[in-house]
Amino acid sequence: MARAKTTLDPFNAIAEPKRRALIEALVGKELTVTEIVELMGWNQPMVSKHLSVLKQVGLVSEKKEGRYRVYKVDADLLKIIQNWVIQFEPYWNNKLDNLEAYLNQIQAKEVNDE
Amino acid sequence: MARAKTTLDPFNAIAEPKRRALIEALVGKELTVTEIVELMGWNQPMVSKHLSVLKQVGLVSEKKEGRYRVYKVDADLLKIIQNWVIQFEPYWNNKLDNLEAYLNQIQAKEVNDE
DNA sequence: TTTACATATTCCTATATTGGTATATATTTT
DNA sequence: AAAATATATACCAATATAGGAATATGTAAA
Repeated sequence: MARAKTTLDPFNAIAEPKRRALIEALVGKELTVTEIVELMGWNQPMVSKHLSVLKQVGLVSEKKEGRYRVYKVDADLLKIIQNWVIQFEPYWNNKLDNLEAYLNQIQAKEVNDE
Repeated sequence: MARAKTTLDPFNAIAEPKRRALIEALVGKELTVTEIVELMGWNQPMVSKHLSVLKQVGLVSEKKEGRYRVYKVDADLLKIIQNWVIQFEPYWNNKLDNLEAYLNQIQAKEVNDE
């Protein structure tokens, strides 16, 4: 046997950097696909496909408006992630208090990669 | 171009259900590979390989002890996930307060899948 | 110094996944 | 009705997986 299908749960949905970027860009707003295309600088099918994954998972929802589709983030599902991660809080050492530096590093790398 | 390498960041490391299970099983403990094999009921290379990914990411560390390798969880990196997710907390609606039910469902499904 | 044990690694296969291009499907405007 | 616009989908290529089996490597015990 081989890999199992993955993307259709919240953990995998946010594992993709572009999908995280989409969520960041879209949260608290309502944007059409074209607006997202312009904002992100990605091609249209790429945007539609990632949105489709996010929609299937439930992290995003869509509203038809004429020939437009207006997308928005449904952030609630992120509670599932939060819920999983937070159970390990008792085990966090404060050793990694250069976390700030680490995070910046990560972010810099992600920006370069795309 | 095609896919980019994924597993080597915390988001992708925990996207794999087996790796989440490993972290859950191993947190706050120190276990050898064989103990993990018995505990999880997976074959030994599978355990070693998933541990290897977690180790490369930094979510797990290992200590040689004779012919054994003792593994433990380094939970700090999970702060990165927490840090990302928590920025969306202001957007959580309490609409999804059947989250408990949802979570149980997810968990039941995961157990079945493996 | 063999033999047994613990673990990692290599090799292979099947499949999922991202990305790109071209095309189909609405819907609106002219 | 035709053209234009907005979006989704189908198709294709490249590659990264996860999983399994066999093997290599390292260490201890006999």
